[in-house]
Amino acid sequence: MKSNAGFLNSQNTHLGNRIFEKMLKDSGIDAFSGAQGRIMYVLWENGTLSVSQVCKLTSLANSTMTVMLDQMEVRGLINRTRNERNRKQILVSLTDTARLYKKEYDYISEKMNNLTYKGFSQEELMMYENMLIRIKKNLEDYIENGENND
Amino acid sequence: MKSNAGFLNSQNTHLGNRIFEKMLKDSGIDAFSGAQGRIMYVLWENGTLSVSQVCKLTSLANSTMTVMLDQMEVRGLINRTRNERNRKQILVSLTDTARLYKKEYDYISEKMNNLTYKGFSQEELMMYENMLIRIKKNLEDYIENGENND
DNA sequence: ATAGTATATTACTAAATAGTAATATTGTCA
DNA sequence: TGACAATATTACTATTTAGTAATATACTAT
Repeated sequence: MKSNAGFLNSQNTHLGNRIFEKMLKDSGIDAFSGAQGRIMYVLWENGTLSVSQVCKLTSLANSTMTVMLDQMEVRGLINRTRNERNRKQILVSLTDTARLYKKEYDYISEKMNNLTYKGFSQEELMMYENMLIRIKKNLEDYIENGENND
Repeated sequence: MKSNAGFLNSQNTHLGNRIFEKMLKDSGIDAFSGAQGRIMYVLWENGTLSVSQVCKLTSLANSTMTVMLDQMEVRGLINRTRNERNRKQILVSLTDTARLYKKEYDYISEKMNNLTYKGFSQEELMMYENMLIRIKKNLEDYIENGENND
Protein backbone atom coordinates (compact mmCIF):
# COMPACT_ATOMS: atom_id res chain seq x y z
CA MET A 1 0.00 0.00 0.00
CA LYS A 2 1.35 3.38 -1.00
CA SER A 3 0.26 6.41 1.00
CA ASN A 4 1.68 9.45 2.65
CA ALA A 5 -0.97 9.53 5.36
CA GLY A 6 1.66 8.66 7.94
CA PHE A 7 3.76 11.61 6.90
CA LEU A 8 0.73 13.91 6.93
CA ASN A 9 -0.15 12.66 10.35
CA SER A 10 3.30 13.43 11.63
CA GLN A 11 3.00 16.98 10.28
CA ASN A 12 -0.39 17.50 11.86
CA THR A 13 0.93 16.28 15.18
CA HIS A 14 3.78 18.82 15.14
CA LEU A 15 1.51 21.69 14.14
CA GLY A 16 -1.22 20.71 16.57
CA ASN A 17 1.16 20.32 19.50
CA ARG A 18 2.67 23.73 18.91
CA ILE A 19 -0.73 25.38 18.73
CA PHE A 20 -2.02 23.58 21.80
CA GLU A 21 1.01 24.42 23.93
CA LYS A 22 0.69 28.05 22.93
CA MET A 23 -3.03 28.08 23.73
CA LEU A 24 -2.35 26.78 27.22
CA LYS A 25 0.34 29.37 27.73
CA ASP A 26 -1.81 32.19 26.37
CA SER A 27 -4.63 31.14 28.67
CA GLY A 28 -2.30 31.65 31.61
CA ILE A 29 -2.11 27.93 32.39
CA ASP A 30 1.41 27.23 33.56
CA ALA A 31 0.47 24.51 36.02
CA PHE A 32 0.68 21.79 33.40
CA SER A 33 1.69 21.15 29.80
CA GLY A 34 -0.16 19.57 26.91
CA ALA A 35 1.54 16.24 27.53
CA GLN A 36 0.62 16.33 31.20
CA GLY A 37 -2.90 17.40 30.23
CA ARG A 38 -3.31 14.25 28.15
CA ILE A 39 -2.44 12.13 31.17
CA MET A 40 -4.86 14.15 33.30
CA TYR A 41 -7.49 13.63 30.62
CA VAL A 42 -7.57 9.85 31.05
CA LEU A 43 -7.77 10.30 34.80
CA TRP A 44 -10.61 12.82 34.51
CA GLU A 45 -12.44 10.37 32.28
CA ASN A 46 -11.71 7.14 34.13
CA GLY A 47 -10.95 8.04 37.73
CA THR A 48 -8.18 6.30 39.66
CA LEU A 49 -6.05 3.94 37.55
CA SER A 50 -2.96 1.79 37.94
CA VAL A 51 0.23 3.00 36.27
CA SER A 52 0.02 0.35 33.56
CA GLN A 53 -3.57 1.31 32.84
CA VAL A 54 -2.52 4.93 32.39
CA CYS A 55 0.21 3.74 29.99
CA LYS A 56 -2.31 1.70 28.05
CA LEU A 57 -4.88 4.51 27.84
CA THR A 58 -2.36 7.17 26.81
CA SER A 59 -0.30 4.84 24.58
CA LEU A 60 2.85 6.07 26.28
CA ALA A 61 5.78 3.83 27.15
CA ASN A 62 6.35 2.80 30.71
CA SER A 63 9.68 4.61 30.85
CA THR A 64 7.95 7.81 29.76
CA MET A 65 5.18 7.43 32.28
CA THR A 66 7.38 7.14 35.37
CA VAL A 67 9.12 10.39 34.41
CA MET A 68 5.85 12.19 33.70
CA LEU A 69 4.21 11.00 36.92
CA ASP A 70 7.26 12.09 38.93
CA GLN A 71 6.90 15.61 37.57
CA MET A 72 3.16 15.70 38.07
CA GLU A 73 3.47 14.44 41.62
CA VAL A 74 5.99 17.18 42.45
CA ARG A 75 3.66 19.78 40.93
CA GLY A 76 0.79 18.53 43.03
CA LEU A 77 -1.33 17.22 40.16
CA ILE A 78 -1.47 13.52 41.07
CA ASN A 79 -1.10 11.17 44.03
CA ARG A 80 0.39 7.71 44.03
CA THR A 81 -0.84 5.07 46.48
CA ARG A 82 -0.37 1.32 46.58
CA ASN A 83 -3.41 -0.74 45.67
CA GLU A 84 -4.25 -2.66 48.85
CA ARG A 85 -6.19 -5.28 46.88
CA ASN A 86 -3.27 -5.99 44.58
CA ARG A 87 -0.17 -4.57 46.16
CA LYS A 88 1.86 -4.99 42.97
CA GLN A 89 0.03 -2.00 41.56
CA ILE A 90 0.45 1.71 42.22
CA LEU A 91 -2.79 3.66 41.88
CA VAL A 92 -2.65 7.08 40.27
CA SER A 93 -5.32 9.63 41.16
CA LEU A 94 -5.83 13.32 40.52
CA THR A 95 -5.50 15.84 43.31
CA ASP A 96 -8.22 18.39 44.04
CA THR A 97 -6.00 20.98 42.39
CA ALA A 98 -5.92 18.96 39.17
CA ARG A 99 -9.67 18.51 39.24
CA LEU A 100 -10.09 22.28 39.22
CA TYR A 101 -8.39 22.56 35.85
CA LYS A 102 -10.83 20.28 34.03
CA LYS A 103 -13.21 23.04 32.99
CA GLU A 104 -10.46 25.21 31.56
CA TYR A 105 -8.85 22.27 29.79
CA ASP A 106 -12.17 21.31 28.22
CA TYR A 107 -12.65 24.87 27.04
CA ILE A 108 -9.24 24.99 25.36
CA SER A 109 -9.73 21.52 23.87
CA GLU A 110 -12.97 22.68 22.34
CA LYS A 111 -11.27 25.76 20.89
CA MET A 112 -8.58 23.48 19.51
CA ASN A 113 -11.18 21.20 17.95
CA ASN A 114 -13.02 24.10 16.38
CA LEU A 115 -9.98 25.28 14.51
CA THR A 116 -8.63 21.83 13.69
CA TYR A 117 -11.84 20.44 12.20
CA LYS A 118 -13.08 23.67 10.69
CA GLY A 119 -15.29 22.84 7.70
CA PHE A 120 -15.93 19.29 8.89
CA SER A 121 -19.52 18.13 9.25
CA GLN A 122 -20.52 16.07 12.28
CA GLU A 123 -20.61 13.00 10.05
CA GLU A 124 -17.13 13.65 8.70
CA LEU A 125 -15.72 14.15 12.17
CA MET A 126 -17.27 10.89 13.32
CA MET A 127 -15.93 9.11 10.28
CA TYR A 128 -12.47 10.51 11.02
CA GLU A 129 -12.65 9.39 14.65
CA ASN A 130 -13.73 5.92 13.62
CA MET A 131 -10.80 5.65 11.29
CA LEU A 132 -8.41 6.75 14.03
CA ILE A 133 -9.87 4.08 16.30
CA ARG A 134 -9.37 1.42 13.65
CA ILE A 135 -5.80 2.57 13.09
CA LYS A 136 -5.09 2.50 16.80
CA LYS A 137 -6.37 -1.04 17.01
CA ASN A 138 -4.15 -2.08 14.10
CA LEU A 139 -1.08 -0.57 15.74
CA GLU A 140 -1.85 -2.08 19.13
CA ASP A 141 -2.47 -5.49 17.58
CA TYR A 142 0.84 -5.32 15.78
CA ILE A 143 2.71 -4.42 18.95
CA GLU A 144 1.06 -7.23 20.87
CA ASN A 145 1.42 -10.06 18.42
CA GLY A 146 1.98 -8.99 14.86
CA GLU A 147 5.68 -8.34 15.03
CA ASN A 148 6.52 -11.96 14.47
CA ASN A 149 4.23 -12.84 11.62
CA ASP A 150 5.02 -10.43 8.81
CA MET B 1 -17.17 20.96 18.91
CA LYS B 2 -16.58 17.99 21.19
CA SER B 3 -14.27 15.25 19.99
CA ASN B 4 -11.39 13.14 21.17
CA ALA B 5 -9.87 12.81 17.73
CA GLY B 6 -6.92 14.93 18.84
CA PHE B 7 -6.25 12.58 21.72
CA LEU B 8 -6.59 9.53 19.46
CA ASN B 9 -4.21 11.12 17.02
CA SER B 10 -1.64 11.69 19.71
CA GLN B 11 -1.90 8.02 20.70
CA ASN B 12 -1.51 6.83 17.14
CA THR B 13 1.54 9.02 16.71
CA HIS B 14 3.25 7.49 19.74
CA LEU B 15 2.43 3.94 18.71
CA GLY B 16 3.36 4.52 15.08
CA ASN B 17 6.66 6.16 15.91
CA ARG B 18 7.69 3.32 18.18
CA ILE B 19 6.83 0.73 15.57
CA PHE B 20 8.58 2.61 12.78
CA GLU B 21 11.77 3.15 14.78
CA LYS B 22 11.85 -0.52 15.63
CA MET B 23 11.28 -1.50 12.00
CA LEU B 24 14.24 0.60 10.91
CA LYS B 25 16.40 -0.92 13.61
CA ASP B 26 15.27 -4.47 12.83
CA SER B 27 16.05 -3.87 9.16
CA GLY B 28 19.60 -3.07 10.13
CA ILE B 29 19.24 0.61 9.25
CA ASP B 30 21.27 2.55 11.77
CA ALA B 31 22.36 5.30 9.38
CA PHE B 32 19.28 7.39 10.11
CA SER B 33 16.25 7.59 12.37
CA GLY B 34 12.57 7.96 11.59
CA ALA B 35 12.72 11.69 12.19
CA GLN B 36 15.68 12.03 9.87
CA GLY B 37 13.91 9.80 7.36
CA ARG B 38 10.99 12.21 7.22
CA ILE B 39 13.36 15.02 6.32
CA MET B 40 15.02 12.83 3.70
CA TYR B 41 11.56 12.00 2.35
CA VAL B 42 10.78 15.59 1.35
CA LEU B 43 14.20 15.82 -0.30
CA TRP B 44 13.71 12.56 -2.19
CA GLU B 45 10.36 13.86 -3.39
CA ASN B 46 11.30 17.46 -4.15
CA GLY B 47 15.03 17.52 -4.78
CA THR B 48 17.18 20.34 -3.46
CA LEU B 49 15.34 22.77 -1.18
CA SER B 50 16.12 25.79 0.96
CA VAL B 51 16.09 25.32 4.72
CA SER B 52 12.81 27.20 5.11
CA GLN B 53 11.21 25.08 2.41
CA VAL B 54 12.26 21.94 4.28
CA CYS B 55 10.72 23.42 7.44
CA LYS B 56 7.52 24.18 5.61
CA LEU B 57 7.29 20.75 3.97
CA THR B 58 8.01 18.83 7.16
CA SER B 59 6.06 21.19 9.44
CA LEU B 60 9.02 21.31 11.80
CA ALA B 61 10.13 24.45 13.58
CA ASN B 62 13.19 26.28 12.39
CA SER B 63 15.01 25.66 15.66
CA THR B 64 14.39 21.95 15.24
CA MET B 65 15.56 21.93 11.66
CA THR B 66 18.99 23.45 12.26
CA VAL B 67 19.71 20.80 14.86
CA MET B 68 18.50 17.96 12.66
CA LEU B 69 20.43 19.19 9.63
CA ASP B 70 23.58 19.49 11.74
CA GLN B 71 23.29 15.83 12.68
CA MET B 72 22.47 14.72 9.18
CA GLU B 73 25.38 16.67 7.75
CA VAL B 74 27.78 15.05 10.19
CA ARG B 75 26.40 11.62 9.30
CA GLY B 76 26.91 12.32 5.62
CA LEU B 77 23.24 12.34 4.65
CA ILE B 78 22.90 15.91 3.39
CA ASN B 79 24.95 18.79 2.03
CA ARG B 80 24.46 22.47 2.62
CA THR B 81 25.42 25.03 -0.01
CA ARG B 82 24.58 28.69 -0.39
CA ASN B 83 22.10 29.51 -3.15
CA GLU B 84 24.06 31.64 -5.60
CA ARG B 85 20.88 33.10 -7.06
CA ASN B 86 19.63 34.21 -3.66
CA ARG B 87 22.54 34.15 -1.29
CA LYS B 88 20.28 34.55 1.76
CA GLN B 89 19.27 30.96 1.33
CA ILE B 90 21.06 27.75 2.18
CA LEU B 91 20.25 24.87 -0.13
CA VAL B 92 19.87 21.41 1.35
CA SER B 93 20.51 18.41 -0.85
CA LEU B 94 20.86 14.69 -0.32
CA THR B 95 24.21 12.98 -0.64
CA ASP B 96 24.68 9.94 -2.83
CA THR B 97 24.73 7.86 0.33
CA ALA B 98 21.30 9.14 1.31
CA ARG B 99 19.92 8.45 -2.13
CA LEU B 100 20.91 4.81 -1.75
CA TYR B 101 18.56 4.41 1.19
CA LYS B 102 15.43 5.46 -0.69
CA LYS B 103 14.49 1.97 -1.83
CA GLU B 104 14.83 0.49 1.62
CA TYR B 105 12.93 3.37 3.20
CA ASP B 106 10.11 2.97 0.70
CA TYR B 107 9.96 -0.72 1.45
CA ILE B 108 9.67 -0.14 5.19
CA SER B 109 7.15 2.64 4.68
CA GLU B 110 5.01 0.30 2.65
CA LYS B 111 5.23 -2.34 5.36
CA MET B 112 4.24 0.31 7.88
CA ASN B 113 1.27 1.36 5.75
CA ASN B 114 0.11 -2.21 5.34
CA LEU B 115 -0.14 -2.76 9.05
CA THR B 116 -1.45 0.70 9.90
CA TYR B 117 -4.30 0.75 7.39
CA LYS B 118 -5.11 -2.94 7.55
CA GLY B 119 -8.77 -3.41 6.63
CA PHE B 120 -9.00 -0.04 4.87
CA SER B 121 -10.28 0.05 1.29
CA GLN B 122 -8.54 2.26 -1.24
CA GLU B 123 -11.48 4.68 -0.99
CA GLU B 124 -11.27 4.83 2.78
CA LEU B 125 -7.55 5.47 2.71
CA MET B 126 -8.03 8.27 0.21
CA MET B 127 -10.80 9.74 2.32
CA TYR B 128 -8.52 9.60 5.35
CA GLU B 129 -5.69 11.30 3.47
CA ASN B 130 -8.01 14.02 2.25
CA MET B 131 -9.15 14.70 5.77
CA LEU B 132 -5.55 14.92 6.97
CA ILE B 133 -4.84 17.43 4.22
CA ARG B 134 -7.82 19.55 5.22
CA ILE B 135 -6.74 19.41 8.87
CA LYS B 136 -3.21 20.42 7.96
CA LYS B 137 -4.52 23.39 6.05
CA ASN B 138 -6.65 24.44 9.01
CA LEU B 139 -3.68 24.27 11.35
CA GLU B 140 -1.38 26.12 8.97
CA ASP B 141 -3.99 28.81 8.38
CA TYR B 142 -4.40 29.29 12.10
CA ILE B 143 -0.66 29.62 12.66
CA GLU B 144 -0.34 32.12 9.82
CA ASN B 145 -3.23 34.42 10.58
CA GLY B 146 -5.90 32.90 12.75
CA GLU B 147 -4.27 33.41 16.12
CA ASN B 148 -5.52 36.98 16.36
CA ASN B 149 -9.13 36.55 15.34
CA ASP B 150 -10.64 34.00 17.68
C1' DA C 1 23.32 54.78 1.06
C1' DT C 2 20.50 53.28 4.50
C1' DA C 3 16.77 51.30 6.61
C1' DG C 4 14.12 47.43 6.80
C1' DT C 5 13.17 42.58 5.74
C1' DA C 6 14.27 37.73 4.91
C1' DT C 7 17.05 33.74 5.70
C1' DA C 8 19.63 31.07 8.51
C1' DT C 9 22.90 30.02 12.35
C1' DT C 10 24.47 30.00 17.06
C1' DA C 11 23.90 29.12 21.57
C1' DC C 12 21.48 28.36 24.78
C1' DT C 13 17.16 26.09 27.90
C1' DA C 14 13.63 22.86 28.58
C1' DA C 15 10.34 19.20 27.86
C1' DA C 16 8.68 14.85 25.99
C1' DT C 17 9.61 10.38 24.59
C1' DA C 18 11.70 5.78 24.45
C1' DG C 19 15.04 2.20 25.43
C1' DT C 20 17.73 -0.75 28.52
C1' DA C 21 19.28 -3.10 32.50
C1' DA C 22 19.06 -3.70 37.21
C1' DT C 23 16.29 -3.94 41.30
C1' DA C 24 12.29 -4.37 44.57
C1' DT C 25 7.90 -5.90 45.70
C1' DT C 26 4.15 -8.74 45.28
C1' DG C 27 1.20 -12.33 43.56
C1' DT C 28 0.54 -17.02 41.59
C1' DC C 29 1.05 -21.64 40.86
C1' DA C 30 3.13 -26.03 40.87
C1' DT D 1 8.32 -23.52 49.69
C1' DG D 2 10.36 -22.04 45.59
C1' DA D 3 10.26 -20.64 40.94
C1' DC D 4 8.20 -17.60 37.93
C1' DA D 5 5.43 -13.71 36.36
C1' DA D 6 3.58 -9.08 36.96
C1' DT D 7 4.07 -4.36 38.39
C1' DA D 8 6.64 -0.52 39.03
C1' DT D 9 10.87 2.20 40.12
C1' DT D 10 15.58 3.67 39.56
C1' DA D 11 19.11 5.23 36.98
C1' DC D 12 20.82 5.94 33.40
C1' DT D 13 21.44 7.39 27.79
C1' DA D 14 19.85 9.34 23.67
C1' DT D 15 16.80 11.66 20.45
C1' DT D 16 13.34 14.79 19.04
C1' DT D 17 11.09 18.96 19.37
C1' DA D 18 10.37 23.88 20.35
C1' DG D 19 11.32 28.49 22.14
C1' DT D 20 14.13 32.64 22.65
C1' DA D 21 17.48 36.07 21.86
C1' DA D 22 21.43 37.47 19.60
C1' DT D 23 24.04 37.59 15.42
C1' DA D 24 25.41 37.38 10.46
C1' DT D 25 24.44 37.74 5.86
C1' DA D 26 22.07 39.20 1.97
C1' DC D 27 18.35 41.22 -0.57
C1' DT D 28 14.95 45.14 -1.47
C1' DA D 29 13.12 49.42 -1.84
C1' DT D 30 13.06 54.19 -0.83
